[in-house]
Amino acid sequence: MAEVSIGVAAKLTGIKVPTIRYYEQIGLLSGLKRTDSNRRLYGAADLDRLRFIKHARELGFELDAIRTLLDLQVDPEKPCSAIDAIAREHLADVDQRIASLQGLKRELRRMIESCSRGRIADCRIIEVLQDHNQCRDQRHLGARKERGIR
Amino acid sequence: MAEVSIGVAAKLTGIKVPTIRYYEQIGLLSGLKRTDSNRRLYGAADLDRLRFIKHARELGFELDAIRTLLDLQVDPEKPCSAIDAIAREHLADVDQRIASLQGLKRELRRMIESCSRGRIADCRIIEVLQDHNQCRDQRHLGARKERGIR
DNA sequence: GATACACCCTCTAGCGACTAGAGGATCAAG
DNA sequence: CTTGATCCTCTAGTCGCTAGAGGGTGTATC
Repeated sequence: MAEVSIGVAAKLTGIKVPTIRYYEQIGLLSGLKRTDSNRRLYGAADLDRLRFIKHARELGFELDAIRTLLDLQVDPEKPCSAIDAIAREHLADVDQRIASLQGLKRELRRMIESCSRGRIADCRIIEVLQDHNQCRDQRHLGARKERGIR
Repeated sequence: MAEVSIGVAAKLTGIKVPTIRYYEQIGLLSGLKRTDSNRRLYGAADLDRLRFIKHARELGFELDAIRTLLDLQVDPEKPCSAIDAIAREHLADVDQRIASLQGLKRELRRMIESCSRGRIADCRIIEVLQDHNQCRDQRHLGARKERGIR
């Protein structure tokens, strides 16, 4: 049996059924077969593609980058510099995010540690949140958007 | 002049005009005055509230948590343990995210470093993405959702 | 008084990467 | 022949905004 249903594909790849359908909808999968009763069929190549997507998502690549990575693979004779560039860019992004989260963490810890657990009126956490000037490390302004990593 | 327009409020707080309107829409601001011609007016207390929201967002608190923090402040005589708990929970969350991003970073670096920059057919980056078993650190499976931090 | 232009209003839709649910068809087992 | 699992499509919701349409208002200048 070369081809499997979407439910089996989900079990084999670890991607949820609706997510697989979503990937198809946005064009990450194409040319899928269907049964006579219109059910999707996944062959070995489709499963490989799904596993590739899943692993890249786990490593934090955005679907758009993954789409590019998949497209680049159609011609294996070309140099892989474009792939390298995407990965490096992503690494730089991850680095940035770690740095800004660490800034945040320092500030949060300082804030929590200075709280004497009394009345809200005296709460240092509220005070700090009210007044940015109480932050020793003003850099947390530079915190950046994070998303898409499960 | 005790009250200012939304544009001035935006300049004073550093929050964009549509974002301020959005905060009002989701109920973070209430009881705002309006001019005869229906324009919003922001008093000192409103500006303070906006600054509180902004700073909490910069520190990565979600709007829902901020709503709770704002609600808790209406009774300053109560103990601040609930506030403390929200902050600690958030800190734990930030910690988790840092850890999983660091796992990702290790894996990405290893992947990039092993690429010999030849043909796509030989690209180690693609290979690693195709096969999770090539990851030394299997923990990147535990990567978690990140979002909402500018 | 007309005009220009900045600012304001409401309402709707879009982003990314899914997730949830309605309402219905089909399949395999008992 | 019925039950229950699985499948289909379609729509809408999540979060925290952002962008745009289409219009009203406020102020300064001519």
